[in-house]
Amino acid sequence: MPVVSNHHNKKLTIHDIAELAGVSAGTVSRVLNNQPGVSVKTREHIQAIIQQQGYRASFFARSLLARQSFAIGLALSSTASELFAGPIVPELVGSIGDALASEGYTLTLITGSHEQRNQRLLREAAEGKIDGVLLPDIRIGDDIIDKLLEQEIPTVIIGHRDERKEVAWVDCEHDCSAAYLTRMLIKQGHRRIALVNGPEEFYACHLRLEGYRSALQEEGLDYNMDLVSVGPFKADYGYQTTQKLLALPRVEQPTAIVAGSDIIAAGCLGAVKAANMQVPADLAITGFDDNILSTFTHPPLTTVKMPLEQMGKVAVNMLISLIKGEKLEPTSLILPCSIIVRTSSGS
Amino acid sequence: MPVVSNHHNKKLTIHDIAELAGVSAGTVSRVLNNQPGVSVKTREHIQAIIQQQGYRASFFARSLLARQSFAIGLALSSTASELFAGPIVPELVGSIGDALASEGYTLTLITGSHEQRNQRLLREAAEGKIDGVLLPDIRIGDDIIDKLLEQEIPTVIIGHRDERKEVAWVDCEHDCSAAYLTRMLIKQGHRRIALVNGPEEFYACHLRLEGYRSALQEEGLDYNMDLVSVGPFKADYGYQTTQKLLALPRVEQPTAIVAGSDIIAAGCLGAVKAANMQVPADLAITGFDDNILSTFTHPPLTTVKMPLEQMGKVAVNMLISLIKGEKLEPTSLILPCSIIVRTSSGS
DNA sequence: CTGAAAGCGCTTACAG
DNA sequence: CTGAAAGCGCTTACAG
Repeated sequence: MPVVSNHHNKKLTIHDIAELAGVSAGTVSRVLNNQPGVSVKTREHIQAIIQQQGYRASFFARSLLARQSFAIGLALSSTASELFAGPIVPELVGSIGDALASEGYTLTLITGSHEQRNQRLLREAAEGKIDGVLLPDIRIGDDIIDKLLEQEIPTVIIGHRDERKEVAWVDCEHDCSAAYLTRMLIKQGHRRIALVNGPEEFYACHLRLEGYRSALQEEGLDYNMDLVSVGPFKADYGYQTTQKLLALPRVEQPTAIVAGSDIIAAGCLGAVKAANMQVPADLAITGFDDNILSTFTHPPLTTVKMPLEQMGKVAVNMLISLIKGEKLEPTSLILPCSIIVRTSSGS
Repeated sequence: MPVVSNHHNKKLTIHDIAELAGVSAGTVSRVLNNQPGVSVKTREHIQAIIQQQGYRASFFARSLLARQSFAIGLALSSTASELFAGPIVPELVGSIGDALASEGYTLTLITGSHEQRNQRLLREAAEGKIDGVLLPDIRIGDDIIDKLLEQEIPTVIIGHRDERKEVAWVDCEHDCSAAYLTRMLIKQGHRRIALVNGPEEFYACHLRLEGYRSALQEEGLDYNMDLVSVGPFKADYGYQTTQKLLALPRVEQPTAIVAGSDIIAAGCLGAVKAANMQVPADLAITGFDDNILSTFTHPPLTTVKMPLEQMGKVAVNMLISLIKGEKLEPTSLILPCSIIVRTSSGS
């Protein structure tokens, strides 16, 4: 017969409470879970003891029975901090954290290189450590989605789109926003507008290109490949690309630039200044992201603010529905961005 | 006799594997944990089946026995995203996530208002969901530290200091950095240097004030309270404070400003520009944080880069030692910052 | 080298 | 209304 003696240990168990209250563990459990079938007197007595002892039921023991972790994984490849330089990740994570907490879920951050991150994600899901996955950092061709789908792990993608009906995602109007900016510039009289776009591996950049093209077409302007470039979300790239554009023969030079991000736009700004030209008089520039720096550049950047907070909330709601086994309808959502007009775009 | 039939269910258990392999669960467990006492042949047979079935031991069942979660909580009050506007949180979280992952630990993000965050932290610890806590967001007088101490939950503070020997923390040289900047300005000939400091509730800001004062004293300059102010990490505050400073009688006006952050410094910059004065010719300015925006202001900001990545790593190592019950020696660490000299500070 | 059994800390039918 | 017992999916002495 094993000697049970928990009296001097720190971690209390339900049996310790039961013993202190002079009842069975089952009764304590019912009180713990606010279940009926316990007399008011017993309930209050047990509650007092729980309170006094500061007892909390072991999460793991509960999860073992519930077969749920009430945790969701947020995957971020370490290059994400670079990618999302600026307020994007903090804002998104904050919103997701709040939404999750209010539903009683916990946020597990899964970071690492692309490979590591995918491996960890799959493992944590297989071990039952996470009930679902949020993917705010997907690039075109990433096979993690297929693997997650295959294992039937509830997943919601943020800021990326997928053709398949069974893939849930929430994104914002990259295309409309880029089209809006382009159209705005055209209406101001610009005829040669360059697009200094972000990396090809982001769907968002494709959409921005699409928006740019559709605005040109709408307004009867030709699409000129020489005015479109693709590169990283870095100031250097913006700087160098702008230098190249300014080296074109006068008649081919753009009079406006739609940049793929505020950081890129800040680089463009620097190149214009270095060429002793003025923004927006000689070259109008727009950014993307509403990065904190966009208010501090000279001139301040006209830019696009994505509805990050809302995207986070919506993604969480979708994911929790999925986890609960509810049918998602619709399986995807596109939210509007805000255009923030400052002086860099001229008037 | 209960009918055990897991054949058509998704989640495999160790018993399913045992049955498939024609062995007992104990033997499968030994293989799973790379324990000796299993013949090579049996081991390989079982491994093949585990592989083929894609079986993973339930994390919760294991944790229940191990009495460890292998997760640590990172507490962030939602105002943190505001506070750490810029690269601080992402960089710190990235570094912490990587360090943790390489030790086999998982990162749980605990967000919410100050109250909520503290409550959640204590609860998750009491439930055994987290083995330790990382606090990168502590203000002076926060009682969460005492509560964590009381519950004997392993804790490491980042970017804040505590007098008590039993509290573990890692911070950087806020004082030395502020002193360095102040001294540098004095050596350039400045005699009236203002300190536009951050909020009082941050220990870091106290330290920066101390550094500023000690540099003045060292160089034989008087400390003038009228040149020192305290306020939020916001551009507006920098702007307005600078306006006030510029409204002082000519002989009392500062010729240099040490700002509490890059955002504040950017505001100062704006006010100087609005007064039709030049930086650094009329007023030299320094920032703090090496925020991305510091390269894009005009002129670019001289600033201080904190060793965030290293701080994150060190904090993780300390915490894991604490969790393992090792004696921490020393219990605190102060790492050096880098001074990044750009043009805003003059020469 | 292998298996049967007890136990981790809970919850939940099932009796009474 | 309450308790005894079985079970969640593992691990770990203890036998053999």
